[in-house]
Amino acid sequence: MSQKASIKTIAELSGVSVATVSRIINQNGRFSAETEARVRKIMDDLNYYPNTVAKSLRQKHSMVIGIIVPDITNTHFSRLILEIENYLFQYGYSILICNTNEDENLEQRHLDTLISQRVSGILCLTGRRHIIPVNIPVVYLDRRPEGYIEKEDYLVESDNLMGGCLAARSLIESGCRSIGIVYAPTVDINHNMRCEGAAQMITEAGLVPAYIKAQRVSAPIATDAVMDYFKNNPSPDGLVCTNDLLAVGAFLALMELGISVPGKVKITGYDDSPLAGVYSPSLTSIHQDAKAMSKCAADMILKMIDGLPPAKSHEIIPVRLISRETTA
Amino acid sequence: MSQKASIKTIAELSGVSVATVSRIINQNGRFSAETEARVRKIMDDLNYYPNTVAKSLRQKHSMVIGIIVPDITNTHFSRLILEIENYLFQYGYSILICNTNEDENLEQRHLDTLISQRVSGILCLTGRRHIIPVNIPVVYLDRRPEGYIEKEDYLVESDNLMGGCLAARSLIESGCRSIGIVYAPTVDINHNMRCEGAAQMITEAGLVPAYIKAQRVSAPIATDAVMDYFKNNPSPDGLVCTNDLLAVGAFLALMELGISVPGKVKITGYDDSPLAGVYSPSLTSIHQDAKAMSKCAADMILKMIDGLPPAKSHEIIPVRLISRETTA
DNA sequence: TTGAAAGCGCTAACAA
DNA sequence: TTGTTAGCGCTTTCAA
Repeated sequence: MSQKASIKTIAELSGVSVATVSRIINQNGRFSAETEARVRKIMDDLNYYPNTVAKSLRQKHSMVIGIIVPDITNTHFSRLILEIENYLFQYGYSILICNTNEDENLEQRHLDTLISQRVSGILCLTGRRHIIPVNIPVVYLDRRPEGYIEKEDYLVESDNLMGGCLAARSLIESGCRSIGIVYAPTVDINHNMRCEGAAQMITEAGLVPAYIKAQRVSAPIATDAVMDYFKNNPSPDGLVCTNDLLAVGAFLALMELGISVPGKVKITGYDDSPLAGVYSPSLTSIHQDAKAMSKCAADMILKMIDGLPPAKSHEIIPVRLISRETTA
Repeated sequence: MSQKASIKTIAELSGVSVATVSRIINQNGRFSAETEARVRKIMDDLNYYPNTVAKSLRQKHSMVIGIIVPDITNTHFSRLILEIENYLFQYGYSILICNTNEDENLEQRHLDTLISQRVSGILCLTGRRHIIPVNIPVVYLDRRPEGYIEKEDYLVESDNLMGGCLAARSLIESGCRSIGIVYAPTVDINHNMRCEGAAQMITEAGLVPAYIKAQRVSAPIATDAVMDYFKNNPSPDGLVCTNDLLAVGAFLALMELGISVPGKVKITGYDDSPLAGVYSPSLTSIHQDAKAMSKCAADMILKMIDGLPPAKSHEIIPVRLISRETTA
């Protein structure tokens, strides 16, 4: 570690007390312009960097926010994190990243580390609820945690129900009369909501949804599932898929079967992932407002850190449909 | 903040000195089994979490590694970061993420923050070289920084030259005799290396590379550039693209022009991004070994933190070609 | 095997 | 406007 100069060094060299140097660093007033100039000069000369660790210890909070996330490699999460990081940096906060790989054990160890680090707050995107034995604010983001308690827990989520509705509605409006929902079992409960939203909308239109289940969230596995379904059932003319990967898998199946998209069958995806816009055909998808979600969660935790109650403990951020070729 | 119990509380309640508690926490020996049992019980009862901040202050390093990265949303970077985080967590290190959005100014501010936080080490993936006025180890990863000094700076990079070669060679081997290189100006110097590698290989084969320049790294813009090129020049029969996005853009252009891929023209991308495997046609691409790169960089910085010189100051990680439909 | 005590670099009363 | 000083929670010598 390194960094010879401390506030004491600076104080001695500039002939003032450490208190004065501290006041200057933090712009707390009660020092003269001349003193400031002299002290600043010394700080520059010595390449002085205030020691945040000492400051944190003294002030009892660290200006660090911990983010617990399943997998930063998933663009949905990295988009959220990017926005949070950018936004919180303006307030002087840094971001500690913890990937859990959906592993409960690892998640707990990460959590313990965050507590030991005395982070100012924790943002949890894993869908797991945590009982923190100390007074660190926690905000859940994106995934509503299992065992979530309304009013007591703090949660920002995307309107997955609405997303499912929008997707199904777009199919119905473009004339589909027989709609399948392509989904896969996953710890991500949001997929369920999307299914539910779609099913609601389909039912409201007087139609009956078909369920096409892939064993995992994976394109090739979705391909198999859809292929299988189309071979053994009357063909749907529209498919709502609970994310873009499944949608691509479905498309690949139809291509294999020689069924034209969007001619015979229309498809919607979810997430508006990077591939949606460049796929061929381009993918109609539900776009989640990562920026709004992030800002909302960040503001919430900022409030809580300041000891104030957030305006609302539960926010649901709207989504929108991006129409592209697969539903043209 | 929060956490009532300190080492002192524990000491008092268990009737030993803080020194003993500290020794127990850190398993430094010099305490009896009975004492340990008693102390541990109290720690459990009080939900005691050792304060890492105080420890860092005292020991003068923080068990935190800062990562400076252009944009975590880019899968290439998030893959690296995921691996680094997983790997370093085993050694007790946490990861502080700083996104620069390729903004030099923001990068500098992030750097200052990291220094103030007294991070144990810095991993820099932005391609910018930093003079750190304090003794914090820096390892450059992925992008060789501008002004890089061999032997003096520490660098782990991917073999982009080799990647360019492999891509071009695969085209040549599948019979292409007229190869275009699709590229775009970017701060990412790796793109240049890929071009160079491809050009070398093409030249060695006695052919002459054509250069097709997109104004930015973007699929639609690449589409325009390629469309334009094909309209005004004799058609190449192979395209090496410096990343997958450009490759997809190129493909879209050819489709528009009614030129079959891989029938008339074969295409290679770079990065083996998530879309490569699921695109239709699937994209032949160069796969970078994120895991090896990350491990190598992490080991390097771990060594440096321990005050030891890494085995080598410069590592170049091999890449491999993933053959898919666009070169079938 | 244990304890006393100094000190890491900083902030914030309190006093001047 | 400035200085003195007591800690924040921990590790680590040194002594017992």
